[in-house]
Amino acid sequence: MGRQPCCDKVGLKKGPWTAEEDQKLVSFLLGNGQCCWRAVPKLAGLLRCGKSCRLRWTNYLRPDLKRGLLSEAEEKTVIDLHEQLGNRWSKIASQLPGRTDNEIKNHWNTHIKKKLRKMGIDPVTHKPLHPAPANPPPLPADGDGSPEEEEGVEDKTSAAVLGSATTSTGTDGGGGHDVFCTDEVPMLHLDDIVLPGVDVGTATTGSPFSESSATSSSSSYSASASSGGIDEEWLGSIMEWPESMYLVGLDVDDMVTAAAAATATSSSWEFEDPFNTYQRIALFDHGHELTWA
DNA sequence: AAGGGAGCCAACCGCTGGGTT
DNA sequence: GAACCCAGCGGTTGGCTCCCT
Repeated sequence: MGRQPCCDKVGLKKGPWTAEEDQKLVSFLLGNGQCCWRAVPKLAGLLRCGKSCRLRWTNYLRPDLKRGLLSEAEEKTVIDLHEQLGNRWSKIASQLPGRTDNEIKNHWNTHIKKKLRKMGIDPVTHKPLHPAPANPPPLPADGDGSPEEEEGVEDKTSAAVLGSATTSTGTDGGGGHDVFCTDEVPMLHLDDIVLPGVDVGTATTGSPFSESSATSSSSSYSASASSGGIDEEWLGSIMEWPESMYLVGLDVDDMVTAAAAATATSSSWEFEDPFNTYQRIALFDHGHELTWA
C-alpha cells in the first residue's frame, strides 16, 4: 500500500518564522543537507510541517538568494520568459539565479504588471491593451477603472515599448526610453566585498561562496551584500545569530562541518580556533544573504 | 498626530505530477 | 494497476509598513 500517512497538522506552528526557528532550520540543513522535507522539522527540532520548512528555506533562508528589487535586466528577462511561458514562475525563476518563484511572482504582481499596463501592454497577452483608435477617448477622471480599462491607449509608446520590452535583449530600452526605470538596489557581488585580511580573489576561488565551487549538494553558495558596509548592529538586529558563531577558514566543508557540529552538540555555537585565523561570518543577513564581517 | 488606504511580501492553501508501496 | 505519499507549483491571503489626508 502507500506510505505512512503524512504528518498531521495538530500542534504544528504556523505564521511568521522566528529567528530561533530560522537558526534551527539553517543549521540543520547546512549540516545535513536537504533530504526528506517531511523529516526535517522533527530532526531539526521544529514544530513546523515539512512543507513550511521547505518554503522557508527555498524562499528565504537559502544562502544563494539574491535580495533586493529585480534589476532592469532581470525584469526584462522575466517579461520575456513570461511571454513565452506564462505564469510558470518556477521555470522563470530557474533562469534567474538567486531568485525564487515566489519573489518573481510577487514582483510581477506588484511591479511589472502595473508597469506594463501603464505602458498599454496587457500583462497576460503581452500585446497592446487596445487597438489604437483614431481619436483616443479622454481618460477617466480617476483612472480607477478595472485593470483592463484603467489605462488610456498609448498607441505609439505601447508599440515601441512592447518591442523593447519583450524583444530587445541587448539594450536597456534605449537611452531615451526609460521604460524600465526600476528602483533598483545596487547588487554587490563577491568581488565588491572587501574582507579584511582576505584577498578577494583567493576568497572567491577558494571560498564556498564562489559559484564555481558549488558542490553536488543542494545549494550553491554565492555571496552578496545588501550594502557596502557591514554593520554589526544591523546584522545582530535582523537575525539573532549567536555572537559566537565563528567558522574556520573559507571552505564550505568547514562551514558545514561547523554547523553540523553545532547541531550535533545542540548547545553551543562556540568553535575552537586552532589557527587564530578565523573569519567571522554572519551567516545570514536576515536569513538570505551571506555576509562577512 | 491620528486614521485610513494602498502597496508590498512572507507564508499559507490547495492542486498536480511523479514516485513509492 | 491502485492507493497513497511527497515535493513542487501557482494562487491567494494576512499583516506589516509607508504614504497621504
